[in-house]
Amino acid sequence: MKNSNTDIPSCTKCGNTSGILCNLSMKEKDELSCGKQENVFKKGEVIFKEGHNAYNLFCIHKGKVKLSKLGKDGKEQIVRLAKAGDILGYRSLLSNEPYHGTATAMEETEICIITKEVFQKVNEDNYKLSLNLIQLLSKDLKSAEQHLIDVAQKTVKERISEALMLLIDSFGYLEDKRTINVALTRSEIADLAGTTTETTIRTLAQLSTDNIIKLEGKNILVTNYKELVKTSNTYD
Amino acid sequence: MKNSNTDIPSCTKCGNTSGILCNLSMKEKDELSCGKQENVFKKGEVIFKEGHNAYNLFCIHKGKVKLSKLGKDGKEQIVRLAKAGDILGYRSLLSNEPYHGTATAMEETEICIITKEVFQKVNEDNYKLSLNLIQLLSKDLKSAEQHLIDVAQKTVKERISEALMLLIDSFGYLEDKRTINVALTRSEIADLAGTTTETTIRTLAQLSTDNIIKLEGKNILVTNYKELVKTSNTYD
DNA sequence: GATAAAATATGATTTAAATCAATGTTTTGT
DNA sequence: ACAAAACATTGATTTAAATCATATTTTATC
Repeated sequence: MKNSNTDIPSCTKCGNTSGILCNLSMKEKDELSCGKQENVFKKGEVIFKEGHNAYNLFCIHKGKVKLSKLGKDGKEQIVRLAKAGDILGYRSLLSNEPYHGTATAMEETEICIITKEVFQKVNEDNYKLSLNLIQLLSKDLKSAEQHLIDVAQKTVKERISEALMLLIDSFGYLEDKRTINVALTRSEIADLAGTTTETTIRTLAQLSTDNIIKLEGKNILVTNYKELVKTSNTYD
Repeated sequence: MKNSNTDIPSCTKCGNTSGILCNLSMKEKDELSCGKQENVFKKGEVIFKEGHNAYNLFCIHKGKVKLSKLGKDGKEQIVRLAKAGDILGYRSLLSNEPYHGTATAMEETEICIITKEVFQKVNEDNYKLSLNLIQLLSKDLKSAEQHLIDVAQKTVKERISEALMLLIDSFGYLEDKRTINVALTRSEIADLAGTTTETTIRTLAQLSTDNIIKLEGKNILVTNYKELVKTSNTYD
């Protein structure tokens, strides 16, 4: 983690538009900015760790982050993906609990670190923000429950297809509109879909044979999105 | 559903102490009570249905409720259990979304039905309540994520053991301190653990052979809780 | 209290996916 | 540029749990 002069601007001048903090007033953004730290995490670096005490709110300015939890004999399960504008750690801050998962940078990622006190202050004074947080949690809970059912009931092929859809949903495509804009290892895709590396490789190969995707190293090109959705057996 | 004169009291006189609404001031409880409906649901009756528009908050006065979602080819997955004092449907109300799951009475259950408007009003005026809701959601999300990892990584025996622990945690024991205070069918236990009825039956039989539980019809007696925890492979 | 319906139980078989094993291919750091 | 490490691939084998099939017991209903 590099804690140096980055070119991350103050919250009032942040270019991100999609995050939950983006709707705050200038005054509130100013409050948040006050004393915030800006840090750059390299690919693979851990931002915070499951079980550790929570003192900060993390707001992604640029980059990609995975949130994972450890399961049986250390097997990792990716529970959420986050991108620019998304905030991390707020659950633990508001509930006074240790971090629920481990956040790891998936590529060079710029993050603003806001103290618990500042965040709580802003939250207390803004019912709208609380409501947005509730809605965010609600959304996360919904997708966690969906994910749960998927893992419990779907086949690996369906789950891998859905994992790819989640990646597209979270990070979109490159300029060519077909290459998924994130490079995961096969093992990470496995951690997302809740299966093993070998099975993931075989299943991706199968999806490739079915002409649904095209594999170019770590890049995955989606050549038939409609069929991918069908294969994932998703209806909503 | 019987919508008749029940003996459910006004919120100000509600005897429950564990729920999120119990900490409200008398004035707020009075507001909630205003215009609330009291209903009795018989065992098996549906309180609200997944996908339907959400107009009400449900507060359990007495009884037991399961929340489930439908998965592939109609297989049910129980995502949460609720008891006296617990509220249902608040997520959908606050996010303006359809109900995320289906709530079904597991036994004769008395429920207070509060309108969206009344609930929102009380919520808006009370930061403490918002915070409590956030913490509740946070807790639910945490357990959903844990459940997800369990289903993805644990064996059926571990999951069934954990399901029993969840039942104990949610509903406790009968007076004898060993009989789990809820009667589920084997198929419902399967829906909770994410497996099939046959496998559940076999696994329960095995736990019985291991002298961890004792089966008496639908009643399940826990004779060795420590070993049950061990078998569930849970560490928190 | 008879009869249907639902729930429980048990055995046999199949199957999807994990595991084990070995090898080839990229990345990464020095 | 090179070695070491990390990652990807493919094949063979095992296994946990689902599925299928059928019988028995319990529970509800007329």
